[in-house]
Amino acid sequence: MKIQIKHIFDRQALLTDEEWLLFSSKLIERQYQKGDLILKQGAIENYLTFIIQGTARMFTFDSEMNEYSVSFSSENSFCSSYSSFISQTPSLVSVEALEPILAYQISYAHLQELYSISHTGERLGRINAELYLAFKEEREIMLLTMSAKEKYLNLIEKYPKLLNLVKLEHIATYLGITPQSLSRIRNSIRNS
Amino acid sequence: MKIQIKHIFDRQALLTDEEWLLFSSKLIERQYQKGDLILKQGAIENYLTFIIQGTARMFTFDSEMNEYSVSFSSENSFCSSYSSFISQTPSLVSVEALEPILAYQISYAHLQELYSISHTGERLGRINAELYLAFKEEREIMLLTMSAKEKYLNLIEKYPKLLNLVKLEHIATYLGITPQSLSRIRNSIRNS
DNA sequence: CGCCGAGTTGAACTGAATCAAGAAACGTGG
DNA sequence: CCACGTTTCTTGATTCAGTTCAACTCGGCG
Repeated sequence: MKIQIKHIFDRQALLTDEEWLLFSSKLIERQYQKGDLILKQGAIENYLTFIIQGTARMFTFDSEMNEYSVSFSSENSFCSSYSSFISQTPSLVSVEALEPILAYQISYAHLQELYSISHTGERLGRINAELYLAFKEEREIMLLTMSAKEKYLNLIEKYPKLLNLVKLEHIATYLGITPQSLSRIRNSIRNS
Repeated sequence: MKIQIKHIFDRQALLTDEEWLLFSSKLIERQYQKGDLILKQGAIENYLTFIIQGTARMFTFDSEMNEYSVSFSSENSFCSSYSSFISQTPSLVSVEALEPILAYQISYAHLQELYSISHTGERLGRINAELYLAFKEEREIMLLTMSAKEKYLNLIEKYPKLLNLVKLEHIATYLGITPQSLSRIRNSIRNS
């Protein structure tokens, strides 16, 4: 199963066999059940978690304890609180399993070790941070400039599969609106 | 002046003299006047720009051509469209000089060269991408979960100096609200 | 069947936008 | 150093997108 991770990396930068063995020897297999809390807001993220199968959701709360979805992860992507992990400070988000999850994790210390030893490992770290950053920048502009309807249309255009993965309630709070508003928006799209 | 950049890097990872010379030999000095457009939305960002002195603003537009501020940069920070630079795709934002700017730039090709040659260079790239990412993640949560007033209070608490650097109009659109709303919010804070 | 969670719909409310007009602050030239 | 125009900020009245609260529908499942 670890080979799945190697396939992803191979497209970004080629680790030597030695480097890969070092890295993969540090990977810990982990399973989560639906509803499991993978990381609790306020805790420090000690693992980078790569999902082989299943779906996870990151979420947080506003000052009145309303819940907001921050991001979703499924097969072949990471589901850690990246900013907590890299800065080793308390996480702003919680992470939960929406379905049973099979994943591999590497600890902060082990990853730093890889970064120190391997130029290519460092490069993979850089590339993945950059990719995630570009994604966040796009989301920032969406949140900043779009109306509720525009945000929804933009989302289903870019990530049509998301609708099958998560509840509408989660889609709504991911867009920063209430489930009721999303329902009305979907209704208005049907009648047009 | 380039030494200012070295001081920043030195806190993150130590380049050898050789590596630093290679890097610094690629730096181009640039000056901009107040109002200059440093990068136009839709263009591909070919330079990573480090500001020695002055202030820049990134901005974009919604579907009705209302302008929104995306970020601000001043001394000792970067003012490029990072996501356009790293992916070499059209920028979602424009960048303008709010004051006269003195800066150093390195081109995409030269930076990739440094990344290839130098493990430490690669590390600096990773660390800076990570720092920027953590910043964007915080902003994402602010935009997602806070009311106009909360966003403003949060901003002036975290970046009190920003009020002296940029116009209130820019603060407002950075928070995703109108200048009129910001004015009312500031008024309501005064009377409380 | 009957319950339960997810989604929808309705009516009233509200935070922020819009449109429009003033007041301050700012800079430039006489 | 003041007068004038321009830009920035504020204030008021109105409108509107999206929230809130509450009730209802639908589909799955014990």
